[in-house]
Amino acid sequence: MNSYLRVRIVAVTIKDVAKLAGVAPSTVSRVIADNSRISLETKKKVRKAMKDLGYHPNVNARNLAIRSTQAIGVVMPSSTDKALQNPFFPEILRGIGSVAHEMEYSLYVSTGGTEEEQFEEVKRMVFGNRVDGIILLYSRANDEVTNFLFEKNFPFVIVGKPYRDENQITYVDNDNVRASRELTQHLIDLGHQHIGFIGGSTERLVTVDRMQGYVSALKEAGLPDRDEYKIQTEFLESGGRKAVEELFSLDQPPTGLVIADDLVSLGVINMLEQLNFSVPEDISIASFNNVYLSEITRPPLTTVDIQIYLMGVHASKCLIEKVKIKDEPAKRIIVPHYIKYRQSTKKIED
Amino acid sequence: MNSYLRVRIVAVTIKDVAKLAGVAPSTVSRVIADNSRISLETKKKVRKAMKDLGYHPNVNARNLAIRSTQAIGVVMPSSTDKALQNPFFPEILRGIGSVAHEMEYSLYVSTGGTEEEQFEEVKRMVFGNRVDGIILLYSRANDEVTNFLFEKNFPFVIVGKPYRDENQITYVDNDNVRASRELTQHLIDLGHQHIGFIGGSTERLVTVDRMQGYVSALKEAGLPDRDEYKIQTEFLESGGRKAVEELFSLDQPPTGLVIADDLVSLGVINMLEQLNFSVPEDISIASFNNVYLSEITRPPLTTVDIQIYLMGVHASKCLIEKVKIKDEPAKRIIVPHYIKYRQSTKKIED
DNA sequence: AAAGTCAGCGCAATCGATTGCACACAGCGG
DNA sequence: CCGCTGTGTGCAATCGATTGCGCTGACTTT
Repeated sequence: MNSYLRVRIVAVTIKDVAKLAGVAPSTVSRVIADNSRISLETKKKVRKAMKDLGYHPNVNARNLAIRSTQAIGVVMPSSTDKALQNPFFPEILRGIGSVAHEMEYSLYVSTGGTEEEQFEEVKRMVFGNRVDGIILLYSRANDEVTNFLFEKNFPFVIVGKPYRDENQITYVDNDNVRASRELTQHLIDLGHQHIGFIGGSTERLVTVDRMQGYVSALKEAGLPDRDEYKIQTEFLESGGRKAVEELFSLDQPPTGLVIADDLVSLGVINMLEQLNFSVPEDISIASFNNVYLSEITRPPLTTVDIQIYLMGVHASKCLIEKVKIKDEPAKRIIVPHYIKYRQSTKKIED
Repeated sequence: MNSYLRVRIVAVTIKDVAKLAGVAPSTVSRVIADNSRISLETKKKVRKAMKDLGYHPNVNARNLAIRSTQAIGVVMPSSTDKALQNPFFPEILRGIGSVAHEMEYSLYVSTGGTEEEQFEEVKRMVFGNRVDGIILLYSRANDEVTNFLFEKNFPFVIVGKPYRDENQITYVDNDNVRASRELTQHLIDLGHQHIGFIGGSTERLVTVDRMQGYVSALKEAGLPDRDEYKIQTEFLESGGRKAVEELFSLDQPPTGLVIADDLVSLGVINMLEQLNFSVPEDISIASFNNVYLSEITRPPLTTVDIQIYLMGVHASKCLIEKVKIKDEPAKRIIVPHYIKYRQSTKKIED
């Protein structure tokens, strides 16, 4: 096939449609908007013309005129670490995308490199009028982007918990404290008395919540809250490995572990195996997210299903509402979680 | 903080800048474009005005005028299955995004639900003038989207191999045939004589290539190419499970397995364990992608590193080139792979 | 000194929509 | 038969940029 034969895209504008239909461009525009002032007859005529010409409105022109874009921005966390490889992201994107698509919005994503680049991208989105609103897929302390959006009063929603002005920022989150408490409680119910916690950086608010839930479950059960049982590590880079090794060379190593992310669990299980512990025989592990792989790994993980897809759906809906109604009050959506019991946890034998 | 105190975004336009700088809007525009016809002095004056006013060009207006958008569309595969949870996607997005960001392009992603919705989204992107070019993150046979883009002569690149007109479509791929041959060869070198293959649907071209490489390695080594050693399954849904069970109830079950995706390997390893086979003692497994988790799983996987990030980078670069130079000839970029030897493969003991 | 050159900038059309307002025409009551 | 109300459309300004072309004035050239 000769490439010269391929059709060049030639713009068919509202004027062409108008001409063919024998009306004014403004009428065509009103037909597109399904304005009630246009007679049904005219509408039909115009619609036929649009179809015949294969007309598609030019979004740029449209957006310029109405000073909006039908697009929402999605900001991923800074990709300096491996965190981005977490299936959490495609999954939540899918949720966001499904609603967006339904409402005829498009997705603008920023995969930001460093935090600065991220900030730049956000500014480009906002100032350049590229998006109507923004969804933040992370929540970290003292986040510049949050500050910026908040101060500019630009519509945005956070997936996770905002680090400030909780009441004035719309966000979608799980009840991580409770989820973590329940998960820890589950281990306690299984007879575990020595339970450790592995989470990411305390900069990330989700870590804080999950740690808090863990601690509160221990307290409720009258178990000691030992600092040496808590590890903070981002995805088990070398430091994390050492921390785990230390944890298990304590005089009383834990028999149960609450871990803030399924992916980290994988790594921990692997490490433990090398240290000659096996899961769940020697040690029980419970974590968070319930992504697809938690189900197919060995052993399948007991984990909190936080309904990632649903979080995306809500975030998307909230944002679009906020965009449409400028004064929509801030909302807090707590997506229910449930524990998926699998084989990584086990009754302790004594 | 009272929300009324927060600053409303008020557009500062090119005219405002012009007024402040005491020049015409056209001059400001030329300063933005760094046009050589404007004196350095004027440029400085204008730039100062821009800074003072906090000016950011309105992309919609700009795009309307120059009939372009500084955005590229990314189309994910249809999300009807779990495939989207593959870390492959965030990773390649990261690659694409890094170049895009550098070149000041934005990313428009479509997470398409069904294939139809996907197609719709693409049409919206193209006809609505939302993007300058499109990257397809999949390659399936008889793909409507590919046909559409090809016929419209709209700039696009495929990650993977196009199902048609290979010479006229720019694509970024690995040499999957060779990679698979090498991987299979590795198992053969380790003494394996009975090697199975597990891949996804043959609709996906990558499966076809990897299967072909596997077969050719067998032939080269003078080993039989047995149909009952080949399984096609999408991410181990129930059918896949049965297939694997059958595979291992053959009179001569394989001692080695080439698997088209690390994530599938995980599932297979888990299944095998339930069937009382252990990896790599009883059976060696080698697969593809080398995502982060292949390194932390147990056992760590011998896998082909296909350099996902790099593929994204190339795809992005190629597309942007193509967008800038309409007649850029089609290119084929083969990203080198290398085998990452880990513990899921092992010399056979006899 | 007249004419030509060119650097530096502005005018105004243009991109493809939206929308407030004006206008035409029909049907109606008085 | 005259004005009035309303319905259905069109005119033209507007959104915020880009860009071809033309104008001005300083500097060369002959």
